[in-house]
Amino acid sequence: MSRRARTRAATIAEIKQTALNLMRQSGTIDVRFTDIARAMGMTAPAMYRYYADRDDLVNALIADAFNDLGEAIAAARDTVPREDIGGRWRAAATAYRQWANKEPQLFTLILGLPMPGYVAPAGGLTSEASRRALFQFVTLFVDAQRTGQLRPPLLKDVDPAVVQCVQQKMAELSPEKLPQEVYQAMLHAWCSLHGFVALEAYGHLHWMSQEGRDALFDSHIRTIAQISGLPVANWPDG
Amino acid sequence: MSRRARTRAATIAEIKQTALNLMRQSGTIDVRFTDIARAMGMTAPAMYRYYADRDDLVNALIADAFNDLGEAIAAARDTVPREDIGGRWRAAATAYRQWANKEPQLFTLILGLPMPGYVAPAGGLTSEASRRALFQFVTLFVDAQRTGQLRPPLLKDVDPAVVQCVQQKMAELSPEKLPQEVYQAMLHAWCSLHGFVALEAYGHLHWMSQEGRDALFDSHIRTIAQISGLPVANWPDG
DNA sequence: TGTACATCAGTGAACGCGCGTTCACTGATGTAC
DNA sequence: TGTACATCAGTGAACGCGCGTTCACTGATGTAC
Repeated sequence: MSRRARTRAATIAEIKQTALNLMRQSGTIDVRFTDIARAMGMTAPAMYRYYADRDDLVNALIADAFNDLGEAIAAARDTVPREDIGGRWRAAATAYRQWANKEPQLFTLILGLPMPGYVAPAGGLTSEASRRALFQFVTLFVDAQRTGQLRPPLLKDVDPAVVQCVQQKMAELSPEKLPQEVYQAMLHAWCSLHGFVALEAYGHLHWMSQEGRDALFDSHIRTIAQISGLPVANWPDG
Repeated sequence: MSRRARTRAATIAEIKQTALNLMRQSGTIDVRFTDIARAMGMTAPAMYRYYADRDDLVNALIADAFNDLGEAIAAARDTVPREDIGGRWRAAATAYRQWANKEPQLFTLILGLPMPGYVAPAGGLTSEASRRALFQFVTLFVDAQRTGQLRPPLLKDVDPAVVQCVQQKMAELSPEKLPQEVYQAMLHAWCSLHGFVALEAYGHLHWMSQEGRDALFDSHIRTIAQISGLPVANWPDG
């Protein structure tokens, strides 16, 4: 990697980092070339050496956010031994929650109302990143299945349409096969988790104390584990 | 009500309606005085006869949105007879879902990342409206309790901090008392429901077919009812 | 019922501002021979 | 190693645009007597 390429990569990193900082401190999802440039001690036109467009930068931020979230989940999950599926679920869910609380703007950027100008780039970069991020949870269920720790989920009405959709999506990532109900249970789990996390990250649960929210989260993910068939045996009592 | 007051009220209604239409067709949460005025065949300064500020209008829209959502939930719920608690839950949850799908911008306005400039007005108008909206679900549980249809929820770890927070919030709206676990179960129910609804409204479940999403929703709210102690007996099999 | 006055809705011009983006340019960094 | 050229980062000036908001005003609608 040439020297020029290195400084160029560093500048790109700095631009993105500056953009994130501005988002955080403004509390918005908007990001202005002129503000970024000013914060970096540069002029706005210089941005065009690195991004074709303002949208181009936003797309890059979105792709990065998905990668970051995915890595955060995977890293947290993998600090818990492979046998302790319940602990891995807990760790992954907590990472999801913490990431959203730390980066509510990014969270809304990738999992909120999509920006009007935004279209997933042709190469599928973003959708690829998003899949890797969210299907970190899937490997949990696959592991549980593999180690024989997956109980049948508490579902009475498994719908073939749902199963087929998820199965197809999953096939693109892993050849693993799971029992029918599990495909649906994973979606219930993600939706339920996401609801708590989104509401909290946007401050809509802040009429509760921090302790209350922590306890609620603990109970929430425990309940989710129960109904979706994940083991909750060696769970620390909160 | 004088003639002037009537036309004034009509204009205010038209402004808000126009603002909503612009949001819908732009897909954004932004709303510009100049666009509203243009769409109404007026000039921008005329807006200042009705709203002190652009923020003033946004606040009005937020308050209206909460009222609208609350009314939609209550109306749907009350089309089902009082005895059929499970059916009432289903109707209310479906109303929540449909409202979000029809008005994703409004949904994000009231339950997404709060706008930076926004502060709940001093009179507490918005928070009052938001309470009325979301606590439409609470009355479900109160009714279930009153008619003896409320089973104990599937919760093993009820946290006093959570219970106290919710109990206090509820006391402001109704003097009714519920079993400890129920307070917590209501939050689980809302969070889980919200997760599905938000993800779908923002298009993040659109890799599934409409039928798949419908089936998943049905199963989702049924599962929620099960774990939170609401009866699911006479439930139409989806 | 008519008249004099007050209130209100809406206009048009203007101000100040900041944005995205283009363009011709300078100076530094890399490359070929 | 040095020289000639190409590439690239960044600047400063400028364009066009649209926004929120203010202000003095006109004309219509309501009110008091």
